[in-house]
Amino acid sequence: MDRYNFNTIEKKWQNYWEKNNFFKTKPDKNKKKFYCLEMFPYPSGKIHMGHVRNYAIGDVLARYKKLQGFNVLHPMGWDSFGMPAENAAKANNLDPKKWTEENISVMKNQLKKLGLAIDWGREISTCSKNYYKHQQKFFLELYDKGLVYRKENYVNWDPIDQTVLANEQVIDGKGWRSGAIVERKKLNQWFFNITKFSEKLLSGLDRLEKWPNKVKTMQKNWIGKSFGCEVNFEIENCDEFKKVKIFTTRPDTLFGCSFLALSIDHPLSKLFKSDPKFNEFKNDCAKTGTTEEALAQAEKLGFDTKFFAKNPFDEKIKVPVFFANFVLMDYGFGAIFGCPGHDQRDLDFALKYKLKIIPVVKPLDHKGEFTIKDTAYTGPGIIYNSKFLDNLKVPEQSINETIKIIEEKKLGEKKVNFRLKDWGISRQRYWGCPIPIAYNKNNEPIKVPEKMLPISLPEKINLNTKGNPLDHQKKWSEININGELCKLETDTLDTFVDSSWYFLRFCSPNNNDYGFDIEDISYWMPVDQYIGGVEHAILHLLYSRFFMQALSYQNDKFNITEPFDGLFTQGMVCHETYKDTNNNWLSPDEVISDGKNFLKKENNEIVKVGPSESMSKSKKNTIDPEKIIKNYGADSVRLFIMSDSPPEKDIQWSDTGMEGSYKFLQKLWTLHNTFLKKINSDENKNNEVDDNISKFTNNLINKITQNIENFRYNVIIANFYEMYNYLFKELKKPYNKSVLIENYLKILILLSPFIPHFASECSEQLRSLTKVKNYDKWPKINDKLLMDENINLVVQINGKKREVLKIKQNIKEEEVLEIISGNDRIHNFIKDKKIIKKIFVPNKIINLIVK
RNA sequence: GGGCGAAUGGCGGAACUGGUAGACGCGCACGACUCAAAAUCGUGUUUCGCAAGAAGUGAGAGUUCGAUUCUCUCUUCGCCCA
Repeated sequence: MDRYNFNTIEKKWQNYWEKNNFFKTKPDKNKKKFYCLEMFPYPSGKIHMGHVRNYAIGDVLARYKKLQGFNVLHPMGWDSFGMPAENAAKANNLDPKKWTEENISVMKNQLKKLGLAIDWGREISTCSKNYYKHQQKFFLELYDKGLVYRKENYVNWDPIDQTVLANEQVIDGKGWRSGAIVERKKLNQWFFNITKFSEKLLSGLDRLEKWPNKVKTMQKNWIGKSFGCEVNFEIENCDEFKKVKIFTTRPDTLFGCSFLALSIDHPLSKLFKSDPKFNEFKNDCAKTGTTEEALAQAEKLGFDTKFFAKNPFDEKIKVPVFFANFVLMDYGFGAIFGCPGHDQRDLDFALKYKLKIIPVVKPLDHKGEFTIKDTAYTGPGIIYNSKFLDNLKVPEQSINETIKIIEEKKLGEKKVNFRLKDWGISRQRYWGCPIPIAYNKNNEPIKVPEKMLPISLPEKINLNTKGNPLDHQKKWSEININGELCKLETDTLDTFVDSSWYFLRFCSPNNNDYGFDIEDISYWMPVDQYIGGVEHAILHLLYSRFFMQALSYQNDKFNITEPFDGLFTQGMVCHETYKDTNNNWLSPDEVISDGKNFLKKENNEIVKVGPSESMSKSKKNTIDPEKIIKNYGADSVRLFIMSDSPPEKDIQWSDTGMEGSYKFLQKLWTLHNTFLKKINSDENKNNEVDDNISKFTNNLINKITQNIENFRYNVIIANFYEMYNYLFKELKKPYNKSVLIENYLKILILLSPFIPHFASECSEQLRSLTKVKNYDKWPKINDKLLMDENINLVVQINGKKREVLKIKQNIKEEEVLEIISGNDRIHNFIKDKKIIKKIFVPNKIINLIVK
């Protein structure tokens, strides 16, 4: 008996699927559709284990749904714009397009070796004109709807590289490449008006029943709806600005107010335009980053305006007005009131500028005087020191009651505020989708007419420029619109825009006129199951939801508001980290174990073993999928990556585990050959044991169906091991031939979503031997066979298990008691004792309480 | 600091709505085959105990005939936000 040769068999089936267009899909109104989508990869060079896990999980589902008779759409494409290409091209003097296309071809080959059930006919790439020309149309469509605008906003500016940095590229306040201290700089940027849909994006989450709660909470927090109110403060000694409007979520602490803090961009700042000290202060503020975290950690800085504001509740109380670095124009009205007693940030500020600290909330059980020293009190309690607000309970009464009073006195009104900010989509980068906007002589933005689209990226240009390479493409940027010479926008679109609608494009990849065909998407959309890493929980998944809102806005024909009906977030693939004595990272290939320690292969030096972390190139703790596929085959990798951990949790890469999966496949092969032999030799008589295997198979179908539906793939692999253990023994008994064949075919179908090449091969061999017709339906469960006549009934004495009775189903309590009375073991526990109580759960348990 | 989640043998992990804790795998031990090793196969493997039995799902309480599962408090870890 030969060993299972994965090399030839996997190649054979991959060719077969490709030649027969096995996974090609068309809309078919007579069939129920299932749209299965995994996040498309960035073509960085080679696939990594994270991809293997992601696509293996999706592939199981796609194949399973296909077997269940669904019309399955399972496409693949490339998120191919983005900085890595530009950086790699810069470093090695290459063309980003060529670099990207080569990577795509390598990775496509690698993905094909995994044997994924993908309709490659729908392949898309976001950096191709074919894709981004539609994106430019969408941009203009959104522009016409008033959902795109341009404004000055703060960015992280790297003064050496002359470029904008994303928040993630700012490490400890410095640029990740240049090491320069990052500045806060105002730049004209394009924005999508995502905040227009804040409420809809928030309430829509409630209807996403097949999304993990974790992701929904994260989005909820990100959108950050807060109830509060706006309050008007009168300024005493300022003629130009008599009133300042502030937003607060804690109006109940208004009597604790000891200052107002304004953003440096507040309209009032105009009064200080030519004040050198104010401009100096502004420069200091620019050194703080733009993230909320950076602002929270930065030292609190203030600039005294010498103005005084009157407390709206009591005009006799006057507080100083400051500009402060921790107030942003984006939040509320760019102005807040400071209550040092009950907000740590305000307290830090007050201590620095020696402002009053007036506590107005004290804990309920607090007796005597309540003082605040260096920690603000933010807990529940009761209002005091606050005249007519005194004795209100914090927070359940105080906030709402105070808002009522404020509204009655016409000092302000209740207001809902969102934390979500508009989406800045401008990137000062070459390798992205050009924005279809040009500027005329007066520097006014003008839409590029649709018939002039696409605005193509210039190719083979010099990338080693300061700032955005497109700024240096004079010829390219000149465009004649309606007889007027204009200059193209040189910023490109954030790559998150590319991935916000790609799932629509998969439905109509070849439509030349528009990004999608409304008939196609009304059949295929929404995506029934989306699978990806949890790291996109907010950005990508929120932006995609926004895009659907934006497209359906003012458009009755487009009525998809949620792109992803079901969402599954898979865990990461982890591996131990290794360092040599000089603290250099070592890859697993450079390290060998002697059983106790890990040694460097080169020189047998002892290696420091670090914790297991998500695989990353920088820590060198990666395993190359290509090598693994070469050594063990695709089915084995798929098996392993699904066996060791639940898909939503992180998985530890383990060489022994990988080997184990490979060995299991070999065992299954042996079992397969035993089957064939048995089918050749056994008689066709009916046997008493025939029912055994049918019951077993039926039970297995039941378990695996339920486990697939719930993504418990690791348990399914365990079910397969159990199946092996059972069949290995069972096959030693005589069986009716046709019963064996019938059951084995079903089992092979169960295996096929997980190890498709292996199962297809076995199935083909079995069919050619038995002349059974093609069998490609997910097997149905026979309820009659599901229940066993005999069940285990647990006997407990005082809640402790004492005996397990193997008895017939549905036996009544009296009969069970009779059986028990004859059981010596149980008798030992109840003799000399009285039975006080009996709990009987049919077919499960009987519990006797004795004294 | 806030939110969410997790904690089960040497390890990864099972246990449907409260009803046999430790499925399945890895590792380990012993045995078979072998001159030997690898591979393969068999047996065992929560802890204590010769056994009967007892204890046991991060710690402590509670509800219950019965809790890995429900409630409260705490500890540790992870993720997200600050």
